[in-house]
Amino acid sequence: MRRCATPAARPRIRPLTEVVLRSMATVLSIADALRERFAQAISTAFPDAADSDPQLRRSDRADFQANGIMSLAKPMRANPREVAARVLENLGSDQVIANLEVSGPGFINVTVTDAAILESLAARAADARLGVGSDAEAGVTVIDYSQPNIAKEMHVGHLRSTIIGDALVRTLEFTGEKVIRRNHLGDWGTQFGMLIQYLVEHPAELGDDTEPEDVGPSMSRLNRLYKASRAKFDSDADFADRARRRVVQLQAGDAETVASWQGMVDESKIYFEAVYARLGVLLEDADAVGESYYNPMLADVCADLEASGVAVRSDGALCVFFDDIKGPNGEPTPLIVQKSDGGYGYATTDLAAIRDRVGLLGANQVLYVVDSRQALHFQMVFETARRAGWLPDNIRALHLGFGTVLGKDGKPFKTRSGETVRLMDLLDEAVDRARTVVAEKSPQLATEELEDRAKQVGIGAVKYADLSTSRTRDYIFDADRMVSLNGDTGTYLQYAYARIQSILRKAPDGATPTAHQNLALEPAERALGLLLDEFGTTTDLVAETFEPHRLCAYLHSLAAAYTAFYEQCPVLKAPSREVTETRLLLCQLTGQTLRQGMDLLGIGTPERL
RNA sequence: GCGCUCAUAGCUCAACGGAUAGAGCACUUGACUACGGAUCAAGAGGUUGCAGGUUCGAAUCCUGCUGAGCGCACCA
Repeated sequence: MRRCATPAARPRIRPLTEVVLRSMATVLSIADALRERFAQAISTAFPDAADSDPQLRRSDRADFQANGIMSLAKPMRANPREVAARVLENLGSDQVIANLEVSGPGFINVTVTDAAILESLAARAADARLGVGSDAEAGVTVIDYSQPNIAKEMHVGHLRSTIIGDALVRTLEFTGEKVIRRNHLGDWGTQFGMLIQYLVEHPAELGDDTEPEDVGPSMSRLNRLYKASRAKFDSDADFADRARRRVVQLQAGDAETVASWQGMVDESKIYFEAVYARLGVLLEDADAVGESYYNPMLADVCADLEASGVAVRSDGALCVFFDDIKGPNGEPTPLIVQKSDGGYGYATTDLAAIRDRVGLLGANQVLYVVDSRQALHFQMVFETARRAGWLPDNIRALHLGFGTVLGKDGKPFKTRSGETVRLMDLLDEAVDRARTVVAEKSPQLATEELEDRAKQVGIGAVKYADLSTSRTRDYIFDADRMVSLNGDTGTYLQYAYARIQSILRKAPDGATPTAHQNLALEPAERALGLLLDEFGTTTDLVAETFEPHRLCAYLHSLAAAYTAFYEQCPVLKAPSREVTETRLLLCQLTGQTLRQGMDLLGIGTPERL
C-alpha cells in the first residue's frame, strides 16, 4: 500500500490511536488531528454520513477551515450553517482548538492554541526525521531516469530527467519506499555500427588527445567521432553498407567489434560520471544498466510474445496491435518488437526491462522519467507487458513525462548554431556566476572553500530552476533564470538556511532551543510554526504525485515565513530568556526542515554563504 | 484524420472543487550605525483563450469551439 497523503485519497478515517501507534517518532500534524476530530464529530452527529470528508484546509481567515459541511448538508436538504452547528456540538473541547466559528455559507473556521503549535514544534525538533513517519508497508520502486546515449553529449533534456529522477528517488526513499535506480544507457543499436566502423577505419580518432577541454577530453573526442561518422554515413553509401555489416558483427559478438564498442562505452561513462559528480546526484556505476544488458533476452521476449499470440507477423515484422491506435492513413500502428530484418528496437528492450524489473527485481512500481513525447510508446509498451502477463494488474507502471525544454522562440532548445547546449558549459556558467557573487560577499575565503560554496550555490540554482516548475509542462529554457541567485531560487533557500545557522551560532551561553509551552506567540511565529507542521504532509504529497515542485513551493513559503519572522521577532534581543529559547527552537527547526527538504531535492545547504 | 498535452498579471510560473486567483522577474516608492540587505515592507499589474453545462460553490470537472506544441510502421 502506498501512503495516503491527500485527504481525498484517504479511503476512510482511522481511529486516532491506530495512527499514533504506527510509529512512536511520528508526530501527528495539527491538520491531521483536526481532520480526525471533525470526522468523528460528523460521524457522531450524522451516523448516516460517517464517511464524509471534513475537507480540512489551511485558511487565510483563520488557521484552518473545514469546507466539507456544505457538501454534507446538501443531500440532507439541511441548512449548512445548522449542520455546522450540530457538528461543533459534537466536537468536544481540548487544548488544541482555541476558537471555532461558522462563517459564510457554512465554512467552519478553526483557530488553534499557541500551546498546540508549541507542542508540535517541540516534538518535531526532538525527532531526527522531524516527526515524519516512514511507511512500514512501503513497496519496491524501480525508477528509470537520466538515460544518456553513449558517444553523445548530454543535453538539457537529460539534465531534466536526471534532476527530477534524483529528487524523486530521494523523496520516495524518505517516505520508506525501497528504491532501485536504473540508468537506461543508450549503449546499443544500429548507430554503433557506424561509430565502430569509422573507428576501425580511423584508428587514431579516439587516441587523439590534443584538445583537452573542460568537458573532459574523452567526451570531446567521442563527440567528434559521432559527428564525423554520421557525416560519413550520410554521404558515403559504401561506408553505410560497411556500417550495417558492422552492426551484425557486434550482435554476433565479434571480438574486435565488441572491444571497440566496450572502449566507447567506458570512455562515455567517464564523462557521464563527471556530470553526475558535478551535479551531485545519487546515480552510480552500478545503476547504469544499459540497453545492451537486455540484449540476450530479446529473442526470448519475442518468442514469448509470438507464442502467446500477443504479437503477430505483419509485413515481416513482429508486431503488437491496439484497437485504438491508428496512424494518419487510418491503418493501425503497431508496437514493433522485431524488425523485418530480424533486428530489435528499443520497444523490445523496454519490454525485456519490465520483465526483468518486475520478475527479477520484485518491483511493484516501475517509473520512467522520460520526455513526454514518448507517451504513446510507453502506453503501448505497458499494454503489451500487461497482455503478456509480465505486468500484473497490481503492479503500477507510470511514465512520468516531463515537458520539452524549449528555446525563447518556443521551439526545442538549440544554440544559435543549431546544436544542443553542452551540459557542462551550462553548469560551469552557473558555478562561475555563483563564484563571482560568493567571492564578492566573502572576499576572505580560501580558494577551496570558495569553490565548494560556488558549486553548491550554482548547482543548487540549476536544480531548483528545473524542479520548481511543474514537471508536465514544456518550459522555456532561460539560462539567466536558471543560474539566477535572486528571487524564488535555490539560493534564496540557502541564504535563509545560512542566516539561521548564523543566529544559532550566536545564541547566548546557556540558551537552549526550547519550546516554552506557556508563551503567547506572535503572528509571525504562529505562521512559521504552522508551516513547519506541514513538512511531512508535503513530502507525502510529492511521493504520491511525483511532483517535486510542490516541495519547492513549500520550502519557498517556509523560507519566506522565516524571513518575515526574522524581521518581526528579534531572537537574540528578545524580551526574555524564555522567548529567546522558543525563538531559537523555531530557528533550529526551520533550519532542520530546510536542510531535510533541500536534501530531498538534491540541493546542498552550506552553513555559510 | 486520430490521439496526447497545454492556454492564468508585461515575462517565467503556482494554485488539494471552496470565501478576495498567488509567487518570482521587470516597474514605482520606502527601509542599510544590519541578530547576514543574496533581504524586507508597500504599490501597480487579471473578464484564468471563447461559449455552454454540472455544482450551494469552477482556473480546476464535462461538452463544443479557437489557438499552440507534440506523437502516430521497422530511429531511440
